[in-house]
Amino acid sequence: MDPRPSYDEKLLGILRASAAVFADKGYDRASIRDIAQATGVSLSGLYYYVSSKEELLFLIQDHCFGTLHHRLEELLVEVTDPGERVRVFIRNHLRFFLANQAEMKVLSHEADALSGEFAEQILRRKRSYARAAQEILEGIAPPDAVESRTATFALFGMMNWIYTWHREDVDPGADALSERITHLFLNGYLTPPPPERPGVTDGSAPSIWRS
Amino acid sequence: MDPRPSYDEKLLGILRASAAVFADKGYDRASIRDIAQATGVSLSGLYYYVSSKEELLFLIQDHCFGTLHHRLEELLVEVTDPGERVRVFIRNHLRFFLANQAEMKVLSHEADALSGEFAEQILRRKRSYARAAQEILEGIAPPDAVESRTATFALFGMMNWIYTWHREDVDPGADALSERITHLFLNGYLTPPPPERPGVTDGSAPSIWRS
DNA sequence: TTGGCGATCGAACGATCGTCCGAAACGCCC
DNA sequence: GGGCGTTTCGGACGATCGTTCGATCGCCAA
Repeated sequence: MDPRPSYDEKLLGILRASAAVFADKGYDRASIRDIAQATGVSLSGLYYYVSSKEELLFLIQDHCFGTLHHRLEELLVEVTDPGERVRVFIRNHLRFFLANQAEMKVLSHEADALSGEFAEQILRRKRSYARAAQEILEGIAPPDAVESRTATFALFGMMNWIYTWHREDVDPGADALSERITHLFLNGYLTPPPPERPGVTDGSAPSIWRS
Repeated sequence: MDPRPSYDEKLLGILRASAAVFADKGYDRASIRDIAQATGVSLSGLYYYVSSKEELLFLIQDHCFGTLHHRLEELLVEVTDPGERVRVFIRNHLRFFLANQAEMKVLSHEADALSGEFAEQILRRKRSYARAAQEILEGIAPPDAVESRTATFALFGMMNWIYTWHREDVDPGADALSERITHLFLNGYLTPPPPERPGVTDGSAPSIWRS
């Protein structure tokens, strides 16, 4: 391919290959030696590009999250209709999610693996993105709607859970999936609650474990 | 408390304490030494109750999943109305989830950590539970509804994602949360699609990373 | 040709991990 | 009180981990 890849291109290649390994084996079970083999670089050669395994995970998550949020803001600039903004948000998230499954799985699944300043930066990114999502949803919130925080994370759950079950050969692709999830969420969120929220019909106290 | 705990009671205590440690630090980052300390048993003393760390994880997942599914079937025996069966399913799942957060986080988050026969047994349990859920949803599926497989996992996503964001002091409790999620999902799933599914308004091909 | 610098590598180190072994302590029945 | 099965423990072993160090390679400028 590229006969003379630059330093940055090589780093991006390492990030991509590492994300695939992390997604496949999990961050902790994947050894630096696994990653070296997947990238075609020697074990110690990796440390020329990255100063630690944790920084490697951070770079994957930071780069992935930055791109996801950046693309969303680019798209939203020219969309003012509140309902359409929700649709654009869901479609952007799912398209990116399915086109970068390895990175997004690592981002969703290995959130607790970082510590210190690494963890804080990713946490800031996450909060910023979640706040943007919540504000988008509040743009269409009817009176008496479900709490916007609950609704936001319910929507994130629908979308971020996908990596655990989606199979390319039997399940809808990104755009069809966006339609389905937009349909499910939007009609649920926009439908007003019944006149009085019904109490729990089964009043038994929740005893927990099987006796 | 119990002055003379039996073997089984001690094992359950070990499972409970281990689940808390696994949920907090993650399966791989939690060492057997951490678990020994949390259980109050010595390092080698653990191996009198459990033959390996992997079996410990398996016992937690198997016991938790078995109880969850067992309780669901008990409740469903006396419920025939299709809509009410969906409500009972969601309420049972969420009540159990929030009452056993540590175990359910381990079950949701450490699915790939098992191997061999351990992994296969948990996979069978998971498939069985998911099939039950899908059949419950198919009981209320209107014509032209979202594919039941997609709807099932979207619902699971809403529910199983909770451990990543739910905070007891600001978010609704189990029963209120069940109401919200039942409302969101049911109205989404039961609402018929518009006469023709609208095409994607933004026809741009999804280029992936920031240039 | 040579000097120098970016890039790469093999080999090793210390730490931590899961697991195992032999002995000691405990509780119960004859 | 003596003997025996159950339960518990300290200490160690081998494997694997992330990381480091010093040497070497390749390429361009002088």
